[in-house]
Amino acid sequence: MPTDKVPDIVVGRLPLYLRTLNYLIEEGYEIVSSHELGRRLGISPAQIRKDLSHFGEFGKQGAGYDVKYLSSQLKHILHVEGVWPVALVGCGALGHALANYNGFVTKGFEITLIFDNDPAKIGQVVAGKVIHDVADMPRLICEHGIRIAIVAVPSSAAQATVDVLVRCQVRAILNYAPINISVPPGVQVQNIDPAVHLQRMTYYL
Amino acid sequence: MPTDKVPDIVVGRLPLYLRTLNYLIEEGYEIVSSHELGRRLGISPAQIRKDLSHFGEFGKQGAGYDVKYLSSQLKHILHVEGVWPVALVGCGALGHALANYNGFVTKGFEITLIFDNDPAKIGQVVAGKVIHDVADMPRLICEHGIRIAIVAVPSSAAQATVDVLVRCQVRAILNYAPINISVPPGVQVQNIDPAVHLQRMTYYL
DNA sequence: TAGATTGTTAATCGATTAACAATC
DNA sequence: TAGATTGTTAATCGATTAACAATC
Repeated sequence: MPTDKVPDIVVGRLPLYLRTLNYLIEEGYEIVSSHELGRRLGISPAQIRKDLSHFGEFGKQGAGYDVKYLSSQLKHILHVEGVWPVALVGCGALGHALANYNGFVTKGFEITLIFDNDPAKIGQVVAGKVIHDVADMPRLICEHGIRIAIVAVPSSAAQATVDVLVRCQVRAILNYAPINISVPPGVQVQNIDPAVHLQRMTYYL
Repeated sequence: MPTDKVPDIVVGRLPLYLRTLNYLIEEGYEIVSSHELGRRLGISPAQIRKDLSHFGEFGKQGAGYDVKYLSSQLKHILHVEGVWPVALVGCGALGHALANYNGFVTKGFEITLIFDNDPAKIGQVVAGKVIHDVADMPRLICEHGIRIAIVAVPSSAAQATVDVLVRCQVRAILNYAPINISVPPGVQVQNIDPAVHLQRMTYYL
C-alpha cells in the first residue's frame, strides 16, 4: 500500500536498513529475511516489514528479500541513486575531517564546495578542494545548484550561516554546531552534537 | 511524581533542554517559561512540562522556571555535575578533531586517554595527550576507571574495539564507525553517522 | 507438497496534546 | 486580587507488535 504519508520515524530507519543491506552485499548474501535484518539492527522483523510496506512489496513469501534489489529500491526511495554535491561551511578541525572523509561518495554525497571566513585559510586546498570565502557562498552555491550543506562553524556563527544557506536554496542542513538553529518550513535539519549524545548515556551510569 | 521509569525518548530530550538553558544563562535570562523554552527547541510547552514532571517539580506557577536552578537539576539528573574522563579510540582525522574539541569540558566530559594502533602515531602528542597503543587499552582504561569511550576507528575494527571496551568495564560508547555494533545489556551505545543523517533528509528533496 | 516468510490487519502499547485545577 | 504558568489528568494520537492468510 504505497505512499500514504510516511511517518518521519520510518524514514529515519531506512538509511539504517540500507547501510546494513550494503554490508550484507559485501558479505556475499543474496537473500535476507526480515528476521535476520532485524537481528542485525536490533529491530523487530515485524517493524521492518511494516516500514517497507509503506513503499511497496519488495520481498518474496517463503524466501525473504533479494539484498541487491532491496538496496537499490531503498536508494531510489531515499533519492541517493546518484551523488549529491554538498557544501561544507567551516573548515576547522572537524571540517577538515569531514572534507577528508571517504565514506560519503558510496552513500550518495560528495563535498564539492568548502567555505571558511578565515583569510589565512581561504585559497588553501583541502582534500583537493580550494577553500572559498564565505562571502562567495551565495554565488557559488547557486552556480553549483547545491541543495545540501554541512555546517561546521562555531555556534556563534551557525544561525547566520544557516540563514544564508536557506536563501541560497539549500534545503537540507547537517548541523554540527551545538545549538538549535531555526529554519523555515520545508528545510530539513539534522543535528550532530557529541555532548548531547554522551549526556543521554550518562543518565544510565 | 518522580521516578516511575522514565522513557528513553524523554531522557533523550533532557540534554537538549540543558543545552538551551545554558544558552539562556549566557543571555542573562533568570526565568524561563515552558512556552519560551519550547519555542526555542521546537517542542510543545506541554511536552516539556510533562517530561520534567517525571523527575520532580522544578517550576513556580505563574512564573516559570529558574534557569540556573533547572540547569543544575538537569545536570544532576543526567549525572554531568562533574567531569567524566573519556577514552578516545582511533586518532585519525576525526579522532584529532574530537581530541581538540573544546566543547566537551563544560558539558561534563574530558578526553583523558587516546589510543591508536598505528605505530607511527603511538607516542605522538595530540591535544596535550600522548597517543597510546590500543594493546594497552585494558590496563590503562582500568587504571583510570574509565566508563565512557568514543570509538573513531574504521568500521572493520569497530566491533572488536567495542568488545575490548566492554570487557574493560566501559558502559557508554559513542560510536562514529558507520556500522551497527552489538553490546551486552546494560551497555549504552549512541551512533553518529553523517551519511545516515544526510540520507534521512534526501528523502524529502 | 511442506516449510518458510511475506504483507497486512487488528490489538496493544506508548507518547503527545489539551485542558484545567492549583497556586505563585 | 488578577494574571500567568505550572503540574497533572484524561483524551487523543501514533507507533509497535502479534498473528495469520496468502503464497513463494
